[in-house]
Amino acid sequence: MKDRSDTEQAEQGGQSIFRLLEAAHALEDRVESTLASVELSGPKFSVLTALATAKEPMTLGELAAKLSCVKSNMTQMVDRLEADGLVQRVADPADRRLVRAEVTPKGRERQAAGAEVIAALEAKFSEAIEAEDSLAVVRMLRSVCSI
Amino acid sequence: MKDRSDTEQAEQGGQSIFRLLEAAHALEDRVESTLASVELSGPKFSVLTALATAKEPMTLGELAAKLSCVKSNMTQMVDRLEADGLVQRVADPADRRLVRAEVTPKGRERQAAGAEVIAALEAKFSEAIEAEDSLAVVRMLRSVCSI
DNA sequence: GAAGATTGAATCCTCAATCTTG
DNA sequence: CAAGATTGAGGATTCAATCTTC
Repeated sequence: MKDRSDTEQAEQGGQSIFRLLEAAHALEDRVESTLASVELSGPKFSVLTALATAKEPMTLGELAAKLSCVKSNMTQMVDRLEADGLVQRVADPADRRLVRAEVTPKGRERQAAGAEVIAALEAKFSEAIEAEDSLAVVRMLRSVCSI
Repeated sequence: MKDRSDTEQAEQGGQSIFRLLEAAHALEDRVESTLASVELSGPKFSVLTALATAKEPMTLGELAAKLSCVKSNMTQMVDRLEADGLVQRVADPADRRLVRAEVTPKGRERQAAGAEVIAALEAKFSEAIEAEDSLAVVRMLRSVCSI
């Protein structure tokens, strides 16, 4: 009948926003630990996936835009990926301001391994949640963006 | 009929996990910017709230446990809160290993201001989302924890 | 000057190692 | 030796300032 203690209710105010955020963090942790099994972090997997599915090496600015982060973040992210040997910076001959990131063969393998474990998690996830509940979440997402 | 482009579908795989995480991040950003109006960050507000609702100054270890993070995180968090003048470290006379954090009057005011703007956001949020959708999210949270 | 990338400093977080006190 | 806190190092992120190239 009561899953959360009375003290918890009193202290956190039972606010749905924070409950939601807490749930999301739990899911995120799950994704992180899943990817850790193939020596990847969530953000690194995202970058690798963007790069692996793009036909041409992408500009750091394009990557930042695609992943909704600031450019300086991508500079450092690519530094780390390059240190891992998963990505390589290539200069653009046409416009020397541009720096493109190219997936290395090792990076491509790593991304594929990540995609595999994530697909498995996704399958378990879809199985566990009710179909209608999934739709509810999509509706909520829209609400959040509009308030 | 299509909200997300075909390229997006292809590249991100339309995975519900990532859609969910994306939604959560949007909500989190909203919380952050709301708290920023009273010069607070999400994590700082959480610590201040824990401290303000506790009767006695809490140990850093207790705080870390309550907020589900590692102890070293709390050491640094309290460093920053102390620098802001919102919290003060107090020594425990009984056990000298313990360091307790005490909310200052300024910290208490700040927390109250944060609680106010968050309550307003919470109200808008509850209004915007369908009641059933909220329940769906809670069910999903349980699922996530069990997979 | 404006666009692209980088650097430096800050927050928030983790882990492993260390100090201090019990 | 246990327990509590801290320190040091690093990942991921932001912002403001800077450098290079157009």
